[in-house]
Amino acid sequence: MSTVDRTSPPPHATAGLSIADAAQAVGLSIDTLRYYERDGLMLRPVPRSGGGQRRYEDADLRWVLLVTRLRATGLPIRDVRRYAELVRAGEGNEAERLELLREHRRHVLAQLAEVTEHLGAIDAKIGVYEERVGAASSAPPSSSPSPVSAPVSSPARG
Amino acid sequence: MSTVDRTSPPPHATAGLSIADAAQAVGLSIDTLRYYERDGLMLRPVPRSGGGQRRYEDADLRWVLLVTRLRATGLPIRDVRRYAELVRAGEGNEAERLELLREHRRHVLAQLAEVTEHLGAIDAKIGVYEERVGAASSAPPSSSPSPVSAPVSSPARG
DNA sequence: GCTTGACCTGGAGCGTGCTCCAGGGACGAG
DNA sequence: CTCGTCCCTGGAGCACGCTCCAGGTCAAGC
Repeated sequence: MSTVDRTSPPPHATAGLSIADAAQAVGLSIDTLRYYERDGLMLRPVPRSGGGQRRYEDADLRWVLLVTRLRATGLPIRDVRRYAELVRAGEGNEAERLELLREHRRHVLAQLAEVTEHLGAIDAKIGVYEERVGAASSAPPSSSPSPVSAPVSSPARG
Repeated sequence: MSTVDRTSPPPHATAGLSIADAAQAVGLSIDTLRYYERDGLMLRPVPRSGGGQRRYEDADLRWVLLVTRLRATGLPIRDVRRYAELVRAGEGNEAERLELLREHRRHVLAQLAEVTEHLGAIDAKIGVYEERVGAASSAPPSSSPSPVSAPVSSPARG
């Protein structure tokens, strides 16, 4: 990020964001942005200034944002790379891209369901402690988003 | 696991499960069970046979199941250990245990919300591809559990 | 033109959570 | 008692996803 705090990019024809500004914009570290590029996660080499410094353009930023969504939902780096390769390869492999995304979607949904179920059990435990402790110290009596009441066999006095 | 496939444990007074049977029962690997014990995640040293082999009893198995729930929802090993320490310390620190669980619950809920939001965006992308490809190859038109429609700025033609 | 802060590359390092291995003892059916 | 398994310990190794570093270049305000 340039030292001078320019909240908005230069008013004239913008040549793209520096890596620091891009990092700020997408919520990743500078190192991570470089790492993604090195590791083949980008759609194209990020454009450079005359002197070789990165200048992220809108398309690059939008792509990085998609990558962060995929990563944030647990898609491994290698699969993101695979997806990037497909997109890079151009039209004709849409079915393959679709299948990759659908597969990921299945995983995410399964993960959400599993976590929600476990959370239900943990909530039950919280309920027990709330009753045992008199304190309503913070937070209202717990209840999960979808309380998926699982058989909560109380675990060994814990 | 004993070689002889005994689907149910010996009918007589059971002295606890071997580590292989315990692993099977809780869905973890043998190595992971040993690792958990070494790393201080257990409530007590797992009971041993005369010759020093582990014999998991009900209390141990129930505790391991709680640990798996905490791990499956993303609680780091170090925090599970902290929780185990509290329980081991005995009565009097229930408020602290409660706070630990509540804190974890907050994290899990935040995580669920974030993942769900990102999934909404990914779903939108899937929708685009489904339209672009003629194929309804598998799965009905996508839609998330809570479709939390986030502003889906389409990312750089991907 | 100088200075100062930002950026570059290649490569090493690290935290997390297991997973594997060698060398040796325990168990139980026959 | 003897096999064939299973289990033990201590410690090394590994996959993943960054994160940090050194040594050097670039950029822009004065």
